[in-house]
Amino acid sequence: MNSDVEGKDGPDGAGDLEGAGGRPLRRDAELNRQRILKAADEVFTERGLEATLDDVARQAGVGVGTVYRRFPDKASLADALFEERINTMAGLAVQAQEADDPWEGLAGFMLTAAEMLTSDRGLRQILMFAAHGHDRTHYARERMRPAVGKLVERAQAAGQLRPDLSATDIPVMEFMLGATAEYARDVRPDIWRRYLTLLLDALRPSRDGYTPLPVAELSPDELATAMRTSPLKPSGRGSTE
Amino acid sequence: MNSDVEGKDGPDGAGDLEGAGGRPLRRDAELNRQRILKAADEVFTERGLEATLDDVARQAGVGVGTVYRRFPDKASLADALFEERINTMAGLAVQAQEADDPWEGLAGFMLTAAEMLTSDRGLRQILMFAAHGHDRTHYARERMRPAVGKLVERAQAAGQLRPDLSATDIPVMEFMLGATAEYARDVRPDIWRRYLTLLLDALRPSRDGYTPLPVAELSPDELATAMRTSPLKPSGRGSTE
Amino acid sequence: MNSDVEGKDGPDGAGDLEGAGGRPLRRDAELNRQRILKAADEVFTERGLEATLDDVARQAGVGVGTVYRRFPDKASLADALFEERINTMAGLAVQAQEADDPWEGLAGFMLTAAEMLTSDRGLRQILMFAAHGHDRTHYARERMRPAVGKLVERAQAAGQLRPDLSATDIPVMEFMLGATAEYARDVRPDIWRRYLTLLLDALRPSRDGYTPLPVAELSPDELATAMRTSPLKPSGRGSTE
Amino acid sequence: MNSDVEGKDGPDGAGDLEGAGGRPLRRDAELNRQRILKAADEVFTERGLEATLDDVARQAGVGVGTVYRRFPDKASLADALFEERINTMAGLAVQAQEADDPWEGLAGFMLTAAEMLTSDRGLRQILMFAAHGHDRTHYARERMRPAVGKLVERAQAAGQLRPDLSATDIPVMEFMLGATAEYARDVRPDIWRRYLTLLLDALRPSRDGYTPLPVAELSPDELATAMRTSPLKPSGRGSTE
DNA sequence: GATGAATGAGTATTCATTCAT
DNA sequence: GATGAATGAATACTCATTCAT
Repeated sequence: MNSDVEGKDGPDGAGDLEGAGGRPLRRDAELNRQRILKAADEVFTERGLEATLDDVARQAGVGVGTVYRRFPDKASLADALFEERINTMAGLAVQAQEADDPWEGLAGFMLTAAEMLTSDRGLRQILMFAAHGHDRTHYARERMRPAVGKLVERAQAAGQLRPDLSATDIPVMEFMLGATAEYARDVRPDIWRRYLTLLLDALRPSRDGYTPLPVAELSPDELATAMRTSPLKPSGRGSTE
Repeated sequence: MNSDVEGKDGPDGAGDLEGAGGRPLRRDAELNRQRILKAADEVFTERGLEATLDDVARQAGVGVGTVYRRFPDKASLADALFEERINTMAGLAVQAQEADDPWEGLAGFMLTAAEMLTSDRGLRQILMFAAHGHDRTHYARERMRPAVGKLVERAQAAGQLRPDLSATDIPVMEFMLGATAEYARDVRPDIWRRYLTLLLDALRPSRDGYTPLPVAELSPDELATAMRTSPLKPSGRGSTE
Repeated sequence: MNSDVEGKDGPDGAGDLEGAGGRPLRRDAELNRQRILKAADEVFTERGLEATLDDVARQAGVGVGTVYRRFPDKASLADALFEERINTMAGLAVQAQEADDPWEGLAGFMLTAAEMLTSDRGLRQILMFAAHGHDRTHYARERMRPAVGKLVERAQAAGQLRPDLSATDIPVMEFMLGATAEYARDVRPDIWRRYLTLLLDALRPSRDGYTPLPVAELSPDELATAMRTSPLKPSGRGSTE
Repeated sequence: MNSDVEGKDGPDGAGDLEGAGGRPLRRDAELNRQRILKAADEVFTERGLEATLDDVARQAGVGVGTVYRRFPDKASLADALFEERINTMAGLAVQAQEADDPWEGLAGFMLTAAEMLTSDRGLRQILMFAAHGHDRTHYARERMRPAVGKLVERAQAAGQLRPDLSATDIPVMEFMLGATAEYARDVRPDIWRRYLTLLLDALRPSRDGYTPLPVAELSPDELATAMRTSPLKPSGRGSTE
């Protein structure tokens, strides 16, 4: 599940943490970081974001203090997880470009991404709630964008995708599916597939023409800022607000 | 926004006093009830369901105890609000049946319903989170269902709607739009219109045929049970879980 | 009063540090634990179990959170106190076995136990109200039982105690004395001595024979379960019941 | 159960309320008073003193306000109930004087009184907790005392009762039984019978002589003041304290 | 007189975050 | 660096008592 994490660091294999000052984080420190991310993944996946950082720490086999040393606060941890997944998704988008059929590439990506998204409660909640706009997610988003953009353009060029669709529409639709999955999680966890199919039908080019889309797509920036208020601080425990 | 409140009293149009003796006392109590609902509406709309009942009480200008006298707990207050809106929506669905063009009836309803839904943060969150299955919402849901069912059937009979669509798909799609609106509330509160258009395109009958929908629609019961765990108690203060 | 606290750590006499590695950290934590127990003792003794955990915390000079870190809830704190005392009592019962005269052993134990019980309002209330059956008290009770049993048997074997008396009658009688002390605490805190004497007279074997006791004694299990509903939650704040 | 209430008013059949100013409480007012007492009896018997005054009012079929018009606060209501029972008990004590055998008279009274006491959770709790020293209970206590005194003296004169027993010991022993019944209510509600038997054995005169009772009996005044702090205000809701 | 609506201080408990060891 | 003990503000909900109608 985290297999793509390593790959994201890019050229320098030393890890992207503290790229500035130098010290690339001691071996065991980085190990702890991974341990925590893995634990957070497991705990959040099972119980959602409501899970306590103490729980995460326990699962990771470290003290809470250690978690705080690596991640300034709970939201940052969620963000880091989010970043990881976006990276994975970005990878999927890149891979999808290799599909022979452009439409299959796009549709396949949307399906795989949705499967990933909907199978992880924590991720769904992060998507739906978590505070973003943090710097750390920026890089990941930036990597995602062009890959998806290419999938879209390619399909449009091939006449397989309605031309008024924009690259930023894709993540929004993924979000819609994630929300639906969260909504129906106890009754019909897979009902989102129904709506993915529906949406894909809507994306098809049509001899009948298209209803003009009434508002412009989200700009990449807008997409990035879409969520601001985090339910991670619903009770405002730490903040003076 | 609260125009349908009166209607909830049921069959007798006598208003909100107990039909029986008509004791004068009820007057101020009902007034307060309205005041509380209004306050809850305002507070939830602005700050979401995280808002405290103390906040609601303050906004309403009454003591917390009074809020609790009218609504056994926070969820019930949310439910009451929800019920009100569903009633309004049910009314819209009934009205929409009178449209000359079946498709216009359905599409118009979806638009109006979405406008209502997306203009009220509290409602959106209730939709997305609130615990249901409570008795009070049952009547409202029941009234909604057949009206929407008729809109769907009529449009399908007229060959204006893909035949594999089910009545329960409508509220789910509304939910998707609501979630999207919540998601983008600070950036582009109206972006949901883009996706409504997309979805409506997907609903059109097509010479090209339809991709078979991969999973069955939600049954009315499933739809009603869709949300079980309420994030109204996200911190689990009262429950031992 | 807390002299037996050390004893509760069980078999290993090493003291209160985790027997394993002996991490230095534990030190202050255990210190605080003692501080809290002492504070609880004082506060409960003075104001009874109605006292708030906030009060206990204040008296201990720690935050409420700390109290909750050590004791999951109010009942547990009461239990811990209770356990301590039962341990002490168990010790007394063991000691009493060494008395030369079996009757003196039993009577002496009953006196000492009652003195201990009646001198501490918190303990009296715990006895009278606190929820038990918790694991922590089990060990203590188990240790108490056989010691008292031996006192009883020995006195009966010596013909100094009416033969129809059972070991479980002892704690019940102690409870009666505790209740009486609580009852008369402000008027005549020592009036219980009068009734202890009376009861002891009733326990004496008699040439006149005994009135058959009309109902069977409590079984050890029944004794342990005697109190189920704890007035620790008299207002039912946390429980839905 | 309340059949003795009427009898207690003594010479003037008008009722003892407002004996001073005159107005003996309007017929319906007195009716309400009785209704409330009956309701309190039922509710407290079943659920104990924790029951709400709202519950009592509902059971009585009146508004809370009415309850407060008749009884200044919750404690007063409990007291009134207590008074009633003491009156009944006083009646029992009077009746018991007519027994042919003096011992039977006393023992029978103790049994009947205990049965009454232990069959009513509310009464037990009032006995164990309720605030007394209120004026209203004084008369009842005064009436009780001589009747019990006579039972005791008669039995002592007949050589059937240990001579060092005092009249005030009787209610204390009753209290002990009541406390025991409360203690074991869920396990063995009748276990108190065992200890009543034991106590009665202790009261018997003995050829062996008696252990001198170590402290003097409670004086009637002390008995009356025995309980001062009421758990009726454990949470101090209304009081500023 | 009666009603029941309103009040709000009070309680147990949780958990993000800090900091001494 | 790591640990986990300490902190305390914050929350939902209750109920004795008052008072306008």
